[in-house]
Amino acid sequence: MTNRVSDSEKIVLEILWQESPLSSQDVVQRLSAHDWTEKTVKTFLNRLVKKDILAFRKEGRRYFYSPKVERSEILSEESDGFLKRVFQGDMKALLATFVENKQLSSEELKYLKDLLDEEQ
Amino acid sequence: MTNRVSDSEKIVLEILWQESPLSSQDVVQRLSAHDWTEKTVKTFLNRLVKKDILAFRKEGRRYFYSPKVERSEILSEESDGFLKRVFQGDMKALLATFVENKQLSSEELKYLKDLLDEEQ
DNA sequence: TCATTTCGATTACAGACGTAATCTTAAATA
DNA sequence: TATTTAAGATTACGTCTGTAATCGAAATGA
Repeated sequence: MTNRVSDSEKIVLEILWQESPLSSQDVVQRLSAHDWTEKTVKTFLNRLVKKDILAFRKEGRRYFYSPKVERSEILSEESDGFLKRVFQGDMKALLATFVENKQLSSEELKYLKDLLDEEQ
Repeated sequence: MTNRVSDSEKIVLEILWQESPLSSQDVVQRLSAHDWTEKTVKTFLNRLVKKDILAFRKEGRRYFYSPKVERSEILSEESDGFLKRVFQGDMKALLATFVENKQLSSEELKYLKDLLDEEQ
């Protein structure tokens, strides 16, 4: 039921899913590609803490942040929301749109077929 | 490039994709399940016109609205955005999440397999 | 013709979000 | 110890969204 994560926040979270705990500095540094100022990144860290998505441990005056939720959990939630919002829960329509639109590579096709076979 | 459509606006649009042109009254009536006031629905119609997603034809003082964009176009755009935003464009990850998480019915599985076969 | 109804247009307003700048205070340094 | 720095906290502010209420004009009814 937790409050959800915005797009920008998710980009920050992504960093911490890759590696944590990290100081805000670390996160800022790993996000240097996005041209956000340090202030902006810190705002997102702060909001994620408020939303109870990140935990932190103090060390001196620095905070070291770690995710409190699994990446897969967020992805599932988002996927579910997307399916409902955009496709009214019509899974076949969603899959068709992705498959038809995205020109899957043959590798992706094979991967997906295997996945489906496993699903029995 | 067109300006994007919010979730609520999409619900309204959905009605007009099913049938158009429709007067605002018609739309309101078809949305009676959502407990929006007439005012709210009209706000969405108005915003959709401003965003150049809906066209209208005047008849007396009534407007009759029609979509200016195809449903499939919006769905593709949204799907594409979702893939990029949430899965960083990783199609395999996206499909895996949907397939693993959503417990596809055997019908859906078959549908998807056929779809994949067509993709050659 | 004058009042009332009923359109669409305009305005409202709070919360989320993107994007920071400023404030406070504790730590580091001179 | 006094000063400077730097971390997080707080505040800012415009846009978008959800959710309407009000306004102005045109149509309709009395």
